[in-house]
Amino acid sequence: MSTTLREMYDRLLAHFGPQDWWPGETPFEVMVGAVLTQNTNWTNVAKAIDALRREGLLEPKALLAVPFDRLADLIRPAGYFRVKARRLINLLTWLEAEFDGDLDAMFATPADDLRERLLTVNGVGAETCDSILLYAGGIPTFVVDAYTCRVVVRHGLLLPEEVTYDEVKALFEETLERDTAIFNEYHALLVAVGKHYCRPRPRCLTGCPLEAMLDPDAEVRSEVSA
DNA sequence: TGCCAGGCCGGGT
DNA sequence: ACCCGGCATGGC
Repeated sequence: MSTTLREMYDRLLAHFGPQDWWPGETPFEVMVGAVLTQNTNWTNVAKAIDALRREGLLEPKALLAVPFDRLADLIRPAGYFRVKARRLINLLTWLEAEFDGDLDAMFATPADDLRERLLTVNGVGAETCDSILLYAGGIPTFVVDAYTCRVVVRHGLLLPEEVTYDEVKALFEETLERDTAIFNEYHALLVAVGKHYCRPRPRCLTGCPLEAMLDPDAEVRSEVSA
């Protein structure tokens, strides 16, 4: 079973090819995207980021200077726009206070310490935090999302009752080599397979590269939980 | 048309 | 310690 995650990775990579994540030209843009994409389709997020780019606001001090109402309006297409405007301001205020708005200084902080401190920001939960660390900072920490949990349960790697963020994260981090490139690609591949074959309702398996690895019992159990 | 999307928080048990 | 409602737009 310890080889299962590696086999899944190989199959996914062979089927989908490299995903080339995360879309974003700078670490700051990636960090902003991490907040905007919370429970939201990326195509909507891209519209919001484009609007910020047009206004020249994709750098910390410039974005922090934008009033709440205007920021909310600019990111409207990303949905939850008032919530996300507040969360972005929380994050930027923290970045300014702790690191003078300097992302390089932020990522120079030891990873465990940085993760803990990022999680204190209201609006930055575990997945958003890890996405920032991995995709903006190149720090080898595994990102878990709803797709990851579904895949893990449907393959019988964890029981539904133990599928918490930290449990799933630990499974990957303790099984795989701690490597930024692998963690980056693996999360992206899980999203790819999830979008096509592991959505909540359609449950289409035809052509799924992981179909042969499915645990039938887990398939039933996952209907109850995830 | 309803369902879904790369979550997270706050308040109530 | 869980459980649940709220948050909101756009695509299929």
